[in-house]
Amino acid sequence: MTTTRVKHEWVREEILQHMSGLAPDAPLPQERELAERYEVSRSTVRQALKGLADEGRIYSVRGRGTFVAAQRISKDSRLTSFSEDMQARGLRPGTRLLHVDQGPADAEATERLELAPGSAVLHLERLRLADGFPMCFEDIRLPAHLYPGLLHQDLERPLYGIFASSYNMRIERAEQKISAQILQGRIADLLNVPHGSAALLVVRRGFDEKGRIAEYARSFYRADRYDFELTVSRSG
Amino acid sequence: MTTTRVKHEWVREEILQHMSGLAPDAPLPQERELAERYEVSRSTVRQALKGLADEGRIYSVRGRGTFVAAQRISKDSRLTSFSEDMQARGLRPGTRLLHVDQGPADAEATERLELAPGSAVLHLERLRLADGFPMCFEDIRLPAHLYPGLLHQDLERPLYGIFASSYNMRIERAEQKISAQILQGRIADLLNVPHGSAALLVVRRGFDEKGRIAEYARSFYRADRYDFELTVSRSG
DNA sequence: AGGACCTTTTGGTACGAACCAAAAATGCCT
DNA sequence: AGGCATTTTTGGTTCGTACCAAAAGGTCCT
Repeated sequence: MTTTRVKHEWVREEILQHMSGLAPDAPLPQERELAERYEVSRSTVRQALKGLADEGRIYSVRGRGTFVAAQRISKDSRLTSFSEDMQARGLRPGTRLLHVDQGPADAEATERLELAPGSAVLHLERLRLADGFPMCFEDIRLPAHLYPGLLHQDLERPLYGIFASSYNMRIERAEQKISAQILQGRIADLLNVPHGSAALLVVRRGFDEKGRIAEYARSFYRADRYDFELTVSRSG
Repeated sequence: MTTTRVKHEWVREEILQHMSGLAPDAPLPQERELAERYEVSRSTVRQALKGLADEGRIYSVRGRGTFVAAQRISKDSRLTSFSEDMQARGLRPGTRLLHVDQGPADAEATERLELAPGSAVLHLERLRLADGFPMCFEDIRLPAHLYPGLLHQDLERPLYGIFASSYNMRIERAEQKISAQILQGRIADLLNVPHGSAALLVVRRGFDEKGRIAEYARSFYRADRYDFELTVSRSG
């Protein structure tokens, strides 16, 4: 049993490994057999399968069995960082820090971050690169009290990594609003596209495990280089 | 015990009711007490709590307890039709049928619908309206063999309704690719926007419960009137 | 053949017991 | 009072059993 400390995680990985050699809709061994094979109880197997089903990697039909899901495209809509997203697309992520400061919240930040008027807000602007070329312009607002001393960190490193390691802050959930925009002026120049080009604008509010607002970000993606893929289902 | 057939769903609803009078971060009774109160096993309570935690309505800390999360939007990304979508936004949906024909699949349809070259494909173009004004231009390709006689139906009615009632076809899952585009020419005119305006382009492949490709559609939404909202989470 | 009925397979629900691990509360010693 | 060790509380993991419910397959009668 490798490095994982809990059995259901280990079983999960064993099943994933087993699945890698299987075609979509191929049946997995039945639960009672998996339990015997891995020498765990059926409950533990079911715990592992539940997790995989939640992620859309397998599906179960009562009376028939459990099958590997078609997995057509990028899983279902899971929260991913820019870095993870680019790596999944086979691109090397990069960051250029453009601007950073701290000041009192303006009207928009007050509303989006649900802070008291005048609360300290951190403001970052970053250009995100894919294989060295501009992909996305980010405008980020953070409640300063959650990230004391953030300005002295290396802000060209992945933000979510800094959040986790220095502030024990993990963004668990996000509301995203996706719209289309015409790029003009500074942002068009930064992204190195002609004025009047199209961009995907993703406005995101991130929440930690307690439901606190941990981030408000607007990201302008070059429409010629980026699209947003997700699979949706009717029931869940 | 009300109408729900399984206990953990009933317990879930009891807990939700109990939570409705609680402030964010207020502690729930401990698991063993809930089990006693509702006269179920602790496992059943945990199953109910797991579901609520997955949805971000509560969070648990080992050694401390379980607490109600600050709840925001519960709208997860469900598969919705244009009509449902508009109704959710308080707009009256409408349809203008622009074009319909049937012919052999071109290269793109062959690939996206995964058909044999030359298979019969239905082609629809529709303008979707919100409160009578253009919102979206749809270009739809369907495998003709799944919808015999579709051309004789009233194609200004909701398509998913026709699919369900006449062909027993329910689209259960869809892959969507969202990107941004500049509108020019005919589509700009149809949507009644200046050439060079931005649009959200949603390319969707719909699958039925057996995983068959049931639809391939490209929808151009006016960027000034439409955006795409979803909440994503990290684990489940 | 074809349909009604039973049996088997397989995932879903529920129980209760035992133990683990993190956090908090208690108590003791100085 | 302050600090350290111990106990208690509380969610997390694992086990094994029993039974339910949907699907599939087989059986038997007509």
